[in-house]
Amino acid sequence: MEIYTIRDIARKAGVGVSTVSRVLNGRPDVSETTRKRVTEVVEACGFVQNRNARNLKTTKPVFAAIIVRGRRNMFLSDMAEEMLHCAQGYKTPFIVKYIDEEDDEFGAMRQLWNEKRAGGFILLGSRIDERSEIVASLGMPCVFATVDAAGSGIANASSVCIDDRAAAREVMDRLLANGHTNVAVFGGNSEGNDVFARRYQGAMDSLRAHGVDFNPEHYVVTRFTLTGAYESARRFFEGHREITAVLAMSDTVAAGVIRALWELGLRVPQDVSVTGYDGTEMAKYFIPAIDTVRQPTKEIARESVKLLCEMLEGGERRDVTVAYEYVPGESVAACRSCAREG
Amino acid sequence: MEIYTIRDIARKAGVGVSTVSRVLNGRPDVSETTRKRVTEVVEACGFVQNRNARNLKTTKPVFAAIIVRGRRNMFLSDMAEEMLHCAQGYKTPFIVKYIDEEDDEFGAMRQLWNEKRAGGFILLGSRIDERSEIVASLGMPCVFATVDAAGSGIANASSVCIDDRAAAREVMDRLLANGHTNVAVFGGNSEGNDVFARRYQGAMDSLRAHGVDFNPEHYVVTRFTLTGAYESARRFFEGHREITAVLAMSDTVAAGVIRALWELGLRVPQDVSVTGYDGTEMAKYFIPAIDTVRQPTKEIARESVKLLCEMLEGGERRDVTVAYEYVPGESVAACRSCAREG
DNA sequence: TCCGGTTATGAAATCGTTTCCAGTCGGGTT
DNA sequence: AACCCGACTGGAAACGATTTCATAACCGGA
Repeated sequence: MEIYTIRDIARKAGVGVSTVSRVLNGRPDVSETTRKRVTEVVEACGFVQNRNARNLKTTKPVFAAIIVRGRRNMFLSDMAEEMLHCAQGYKTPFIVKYIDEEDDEFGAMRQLWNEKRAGGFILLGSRIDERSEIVASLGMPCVFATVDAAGSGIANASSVCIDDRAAAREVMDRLLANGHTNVAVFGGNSEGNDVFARRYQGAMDSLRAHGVDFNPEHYVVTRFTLTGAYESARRFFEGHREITAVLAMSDTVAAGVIRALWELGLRVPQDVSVTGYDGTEMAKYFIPAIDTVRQPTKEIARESVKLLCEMLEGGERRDVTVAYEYVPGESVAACRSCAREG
Repeated sequence: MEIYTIRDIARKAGVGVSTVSRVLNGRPDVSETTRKRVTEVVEACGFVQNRNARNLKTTKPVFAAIIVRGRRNMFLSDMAEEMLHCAQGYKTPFIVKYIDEEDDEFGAMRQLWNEKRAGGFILLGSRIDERSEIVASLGMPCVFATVDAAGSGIANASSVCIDDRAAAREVMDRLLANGHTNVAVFGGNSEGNDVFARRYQGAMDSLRAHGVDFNPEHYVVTRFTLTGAYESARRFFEGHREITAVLAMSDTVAAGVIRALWELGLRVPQDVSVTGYDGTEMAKYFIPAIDTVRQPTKEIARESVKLLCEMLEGGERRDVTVAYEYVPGESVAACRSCAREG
């Protein structure tokens, strides 16, 4: 395949390069005849601009980037999609940047800044830990979505999230109300992950309020994939048949756990109750449908975009809490064995 | 945040720009002391290269791109991951480019070519239709993964896939062997999509061979999401209670269908049998586990990469067929009502 | 006829890198 | 002492676009 530059096009069309550039960018100050001639040549050659050169030269005024950590996470990529949609209502252009789970958002932010002059960021799938001070040092407006930045002390970061602690507490309350006192919690490593930590605390709040003890051994750290959850659950339940309910920190994990229980001959919800988290499609269509906490995607997206645009115009940081919703499914039932006992 | 260029770094370190460049790119011909001094300044400033400028200048020799159409499709993104892994064994560097379902791969290919000199492509989630002649016109080595390019006449395109027609036929054979004669097929729009068309033909082959009629009304076109499949199924089964088995063209679709049936009071597999396609995690962990056709991800990935590298070195186009595998699940059982009849 | 004011156009500078090329500086050979 | 060679280094020319600025052409009005 031939490789054309704007100069080739200019030569073929018998005009100057600047004219071609003007045509390509839809500038008004080109005569109709010239425009047509250039357009024809461009089409004929299948010419496309070299983005590298373009971006190098055009230091765009300011725009915002949504950084999604983990492209396989449906919950996050749906959210990003929604944000893009909301962003249409603002004059600031938004773009989405997917990065891998392993690599860090700060490099990506820096990159986006000096390649394209990104002036603000929405962080999805991020967490707040010691490394977050980098966000502060960058000094650019940021919004943490689904993460609470209220106590972080980062001056340039807003956040929007549900009250994870209260949500987890409500979930546990419901399990307790169903008579479950032997509950296992399946989550991620909560050290250095404020989100998991908050949910854990919520669950503990509930247990404490009801005077129920929690054996730390019943907190299971798992990968957030079906296979990971399944394997963790198989291993865990080998030696923990006393458990009658599982609070999982994502719908995917809940699904994996349910399958594992099923294979062990334990029915959900008859023998064991299981709850999920996030409110994904998966929870709705799994059999049994999974009781879950819906994080209002649309609202979080809308608020995140709004908050970032506010800050870009000089507004102060703010933390917004949106309402979560407990979505009943078919995976929680009264505890039989407990009833017998009691 | 300050914005640094390589020139700033050079000035601060008291060296020339070319030296900084050499350090940044790990060239050997820099004295250790200089290297250290430059590195220090770079770290201190948090300097990152401007990729635009870099790519603009460095016309890399040749490398290959994997174009994935649809970033939400787990099956495809897993495959891409696997390809990247296989590619490490070759000297050609590979990169992955995700594009949206709506937009076309040809623009992306052109873009990648003249921005980065991509010399070859693997197309994932593509299909072969009239627009594919663009692939031919580009004239660069391409590999269609999970799509058969054998009869396409595109001189520069190899392909690797399972025998979709035979696979679909086997699935239908198994359903028939279980006594199901009233089968519905849930798939995508097969006009202009060779993959769906091939699977459809396979299913028809089987029916024909067994002398079973197929009512074209029983081919249901659906979106390939849980919600889409669920809704299609709800709608379809309102008026089609005679159906005792569903052949779905993806695991996701199968899951949505199973849920819909369940809500209509039809048990899988007792009342209706359902089969999926692809062999994803989902199929394995759904309840009931879904009978499916496993497309050997690793092998397809490995062959695709191999084929592309072959072509890059001047080899001829080839079409490779890899073995599929029918993975039994828990979603197919003998047809009760049919048994009663027969 | 001359002039101010559009309108359309091209030449040239610029963006931040890489890389070629030429040059400096020691130190070992003749 | 003259020479060469190797290891380092810096200057400057690209890369392919955009954008500023200057110029040419044209038009209507005085």
